[in-house]
Amino acid sequence: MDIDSIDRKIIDQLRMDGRRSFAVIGRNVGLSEASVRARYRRLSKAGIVQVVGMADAPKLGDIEVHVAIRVRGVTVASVAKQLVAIPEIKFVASAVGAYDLIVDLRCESVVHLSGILSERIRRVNGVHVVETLTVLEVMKDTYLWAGFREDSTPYTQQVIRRRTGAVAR
Amino acid sequence: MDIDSIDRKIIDQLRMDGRRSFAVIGRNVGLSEASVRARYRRLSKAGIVQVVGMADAPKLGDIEVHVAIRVRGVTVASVAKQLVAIPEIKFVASAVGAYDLIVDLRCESVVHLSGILSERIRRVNGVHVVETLTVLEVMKDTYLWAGFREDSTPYTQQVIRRRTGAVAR
DNA sequence: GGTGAAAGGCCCTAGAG
DNA sequence: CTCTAGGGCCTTTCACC
Repeated sequence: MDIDSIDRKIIDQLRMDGRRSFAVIGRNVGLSEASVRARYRRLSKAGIVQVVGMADAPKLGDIEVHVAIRVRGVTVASVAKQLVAIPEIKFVASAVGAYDLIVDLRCESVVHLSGILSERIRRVNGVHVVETLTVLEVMKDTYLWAGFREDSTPYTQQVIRRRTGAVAR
Repeated sequence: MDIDSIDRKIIDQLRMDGRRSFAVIGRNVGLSEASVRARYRRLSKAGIVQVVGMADAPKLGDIEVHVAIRVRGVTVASVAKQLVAIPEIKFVASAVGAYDLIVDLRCESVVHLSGILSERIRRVNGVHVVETLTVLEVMKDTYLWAGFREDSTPYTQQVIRRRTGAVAR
């Protein structure tokens, strides 16, 4: 699937603010609202972007754990497939490095966490080493920064535009 | 800051679909649209939720790296403070486990990645051990699942409501 | 904290280039 | 893939509880 520079601009806008309207995004990237929506649908269906609400687990009283797993004897994909099915696991990716799989999970309590680790993850055939890091405090969790590309149209501009009714371009 | 069960329901709705309208969320949680918006603003300003577009790095041709860092000689907070300032780093959290800090970063190329690792992260005073995992393929990255709470009003219901014009409740 | 009303903007589909 | 047009829904702000 091809992703052009306009697609990337749309993604950047959504990284900065997932609720920004397609009309505003269209103005910022120089496309009509309908086209932005069509592109978003395409990107969304392809699994390239998704707009989600992200919650700070510790602030909510939840427990977030980042797990690194080393696989032995079976394929990484077969282990991943079983982990994906566990609802508390929100992120699964294969990796190169000291471990083969990166898994993030979120749950209600240490009891719940313990159960998932010992009764679900460690029991998956092929899971050899499990390294667990429990999140204490999130210092930064942001997609606000658009990458190496410039944010030529900051959010404030959107607000000004609305207040004054002025229309650029 | 207090977070009640309605706040959690609102967060759950946004986890499932970050672009869901406040009007629909209000219907689903049994509150007026204005109230949902007010609660969202409060949660958002407190840094408890943020709605963002998430992009699949490998599919975009970007490189995503998950890093675990062990700190020695200085406080974890002082190291975190310096890492937070690096724009390519999108996630920083303190942790308990074999490492003290969890850092996720995203960049354009291996050259770019290498520069950040060797010239920025490793040069931070107190950074002792750096364990790097490069994401190959994302198998799951979802906040679709609302947690241990039930999703009593699936997205399809929203669609049906719109198509038929019927209004529940 | 919560609601409801009015004005304006946005969302979404359809149809055509 | 892009745009325009339109009806309906949503957002925003306000005054008020």
